[in-house]
Amino acid sequence: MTTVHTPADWPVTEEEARAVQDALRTRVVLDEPGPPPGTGHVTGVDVAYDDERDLVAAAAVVLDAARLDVVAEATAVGRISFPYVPGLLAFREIPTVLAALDALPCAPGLVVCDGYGLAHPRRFGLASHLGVLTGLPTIGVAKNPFTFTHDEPDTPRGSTAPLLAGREEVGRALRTRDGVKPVFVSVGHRTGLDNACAHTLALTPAYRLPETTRRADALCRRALTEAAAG
DNA sequence: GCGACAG
DNA sequence: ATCTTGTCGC
Repeated sequence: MTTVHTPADWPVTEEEARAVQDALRTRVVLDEPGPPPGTGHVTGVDVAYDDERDLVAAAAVVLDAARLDVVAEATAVGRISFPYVPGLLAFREIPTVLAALDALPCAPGLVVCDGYGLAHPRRFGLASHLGVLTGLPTIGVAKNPFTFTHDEPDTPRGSTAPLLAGREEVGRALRTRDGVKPVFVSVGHRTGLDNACAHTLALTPAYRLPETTRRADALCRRALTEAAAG
């Protein structure tokens, strides 16, 4: 497990953070299909917080995309770098997530984030931000529709409905289990929406949330508990 | 102006 | 995100 320190030039105010998003958003690549599902590595990242102790723990878990078993994992802990502000989640999560990714012994392949990419007030959510900073293909799989609207997808797993910001499709509501609340998929960086949904389905053979997310969630919670204790 | 709002 | 046990159901 590695320890991180927030960069000296990290934004302090919401205005500064929004300015960073506006500067980096031009670097998002949307015209690549991304890696094909079921091949190579797929990596889940997630973060857990202890606001009382000013602690944050991140985990990165690399899965074999075909077998969905764990190939490698890494964690990082640090101090909280930004408060939670809707639309600015990346500034709270990214320093620690980057450290966890850096600590991996192998290439991550596609990175699956807990949250949004393109589906964002300025079209630059966590997954897009992480993609631009690392150059890696990324997607976002969120548990809630945020500020966006959507029709109910049909009952069977695999059904989708556009996730809309007004009339613009910024992602997709994707049902990963028959009759269960959908997840909300959006493109991060260097990956197409169809492919992002295909990956999400490949990662959900048994549960609503991707195996990547489930593994990373369990690991970062464990890391946070250990950091708070020792 | 007020409320809602990824994690 | 986080506070939190059991419980109903496939």
